Amino acid sequence: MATDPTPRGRRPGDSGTRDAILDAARARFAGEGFRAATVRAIAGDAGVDPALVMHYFGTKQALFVAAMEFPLDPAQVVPRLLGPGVDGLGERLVRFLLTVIDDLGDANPMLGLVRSAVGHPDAARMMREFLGEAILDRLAAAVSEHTGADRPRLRADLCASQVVGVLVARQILALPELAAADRETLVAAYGPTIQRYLTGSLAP
Amino acid sequence: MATDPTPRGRRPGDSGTRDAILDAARARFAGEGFRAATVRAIAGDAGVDPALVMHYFGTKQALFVAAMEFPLDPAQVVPRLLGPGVDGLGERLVRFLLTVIDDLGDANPMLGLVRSAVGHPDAARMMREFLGEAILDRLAAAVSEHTGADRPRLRADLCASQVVGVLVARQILALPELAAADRETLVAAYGPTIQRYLTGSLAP
DNA sequence: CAGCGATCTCAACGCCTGTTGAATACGAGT
DNA sequence: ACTCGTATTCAACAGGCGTTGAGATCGCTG
Repeated sequence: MATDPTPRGRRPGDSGTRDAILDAARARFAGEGFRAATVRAIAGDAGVDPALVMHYFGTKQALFVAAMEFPLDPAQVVPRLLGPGVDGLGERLVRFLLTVIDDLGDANPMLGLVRSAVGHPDAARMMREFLGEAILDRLAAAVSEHTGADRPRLRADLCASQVVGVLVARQILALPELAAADRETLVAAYGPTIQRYLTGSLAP
Repeated sequence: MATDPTPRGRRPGDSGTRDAILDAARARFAGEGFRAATVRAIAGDAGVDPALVMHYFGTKQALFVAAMEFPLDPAQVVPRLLGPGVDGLGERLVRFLLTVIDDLGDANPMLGLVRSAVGHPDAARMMREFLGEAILDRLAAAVSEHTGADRPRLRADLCASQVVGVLVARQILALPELAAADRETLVAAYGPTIQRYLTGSLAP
């Protein structure tokens, strides 16, 4: 009747352990950021020894990079949002973002990146480069081609600042009326802001 | 010729040690957030033994609270911004914020709070409560009194989301064109956004 | 000048961290 | 059936953390 200490070797069958670790890592990084999320906690969530995490990913850093891989390809998303033209682009972008936030829930890589970037320079650089090359430059180029607006990259940066602000104020700080507002209310509030940043006049 | 190990007891004269510790703490918390900023590093910056920090403040938490005390009284700032009336309020608010950011530099409690709120629920609650009671409720009440606009607190939350976004995107992520833009460019870009959030129409 | 309280350092504690190396168990290929 | 690579755990490491208690030195008050 001895409670057997979990046996040492391999498990029978196809255990999706690697994916379990990745899921747990995504959730922990998104919920606590790089520093506060411990390898031990992630391993615990995945029902696994910490050493197994290192066996699969080598270091905590590498696990972070693997877990934060973005589930959507910006090279497809940006053109799709711009498909119907530049009219209503702001609202489409905001609605898309809010939908993605709701769908991803706990394991949102955007949250993981923001939470980690703050207080971890490497993650900040990682996020700045990903945001910049994959999204903002693309968005800037596309919009400037459609409208010939001036300072396209500044416009994209302005959008990013509002998007990051929504993420932090709503998902992390949980400002009450912002967290409670339903999606279309926020689309109506933020849509015109983004639209103006992208295509409106920035002079006083 | 023995290099004397720093003597143990009290130093002669009026050593502003307590303030040195507070300054170092502000800078470290603002630069790295609560978790990553260590008591040992703060003590090192202040040229002091870590135990002295505990002697003055008891715990790291208490040191954080003491260091993040806001150097400006919102009860004075909000009325001053609203003094000239509600016209141009957005631009005044943005200009004021950017000036404060520049003035505070390294030791900005706002940065410390944001960096800590992310990844430390206690700090998030602290910031939500301070922001809410001291600033947003006040701002909401004042604007709604001037204009009778609907949903005043949601409007204030929208402003907060853009302000936090500027802080994160510009000061932490350092998005290139945003970090490089001069103050009046940003006033022209963000001013109308804040103005609309506060006094404009939020319906589509 | 005696004593007291404030200021300051030292050395150590217990804990948690990422990471490592060895040991074991299984599945697949020959 | 043997072997090899992969999956998995265990036990331990070195280092960093916040915090503690004891001791040393100074300034102020009587």
